[in-house]
Amino acid sequence: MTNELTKLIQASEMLKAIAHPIRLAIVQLLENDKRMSVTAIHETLNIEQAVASHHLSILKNKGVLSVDREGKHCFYFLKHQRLAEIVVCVNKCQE
Amino acid sequence: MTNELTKLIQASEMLKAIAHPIRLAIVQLLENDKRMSVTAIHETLNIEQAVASHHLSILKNKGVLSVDREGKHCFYFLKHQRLAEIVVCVNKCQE
DNA sequence: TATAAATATCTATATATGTTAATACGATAT
DNA sequence: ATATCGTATTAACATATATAGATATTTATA
Repeated sequence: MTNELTKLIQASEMLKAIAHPIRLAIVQLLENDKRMSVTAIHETLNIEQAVASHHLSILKNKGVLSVDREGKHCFYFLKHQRLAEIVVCVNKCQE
Repeated sequence: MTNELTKLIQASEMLKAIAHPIRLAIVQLLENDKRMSVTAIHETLNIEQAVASHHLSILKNKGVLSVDREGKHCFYFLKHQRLAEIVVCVNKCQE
């Protein structure tokens, strides 16, 4: 497998992680260096706790988010602030 | 269904369209206002014609690409140049 | 009109992803 | 220690997507 192909696959994996309504909403929520707990996210977005946790773990595994645990709480945040730009960009492209 | 949710779904559909190695490669190929025929694309990327055509139609249907037919040839191009920025952005985010 | 070139579509199979609900785990406080 | 809160995992099922090969459609030209 060529290097170029590997890069394409990795990039598409990351995009695929973001390409979901709930996960897109999560990324938007975490713009500007915000950090939020699972509870805060599931309450803000009005989704089940298990659903939030599930999508957060997908975003974490695909390198979109990172976590810090503080006691009972897990605070998620964007690994690369730049990723929020993707959301802005794709929003501008909707006619 | 709320307006916000509809926007999220549309945005994620567009991202999902791009989130595939071959389709990402196609978008990269069409940066800077380039226009390419199906044949040129499948030869450049070393993929079957049917595969190229298939992915091009996905990108067209999801609003990523447009087509102009000129005689026998169909020339595809980015509907929003801005979309190429997404590729640049996601590439920069790979550690 | 017959043929070739360019592109699109279809079918079938495999694989991946999403959804929901239930349950388990880990940390804290009582 | 046990009850509770916050979070993660699992299982079961439905749906969507990818892949490959064969074939159809459209257009141009001999």
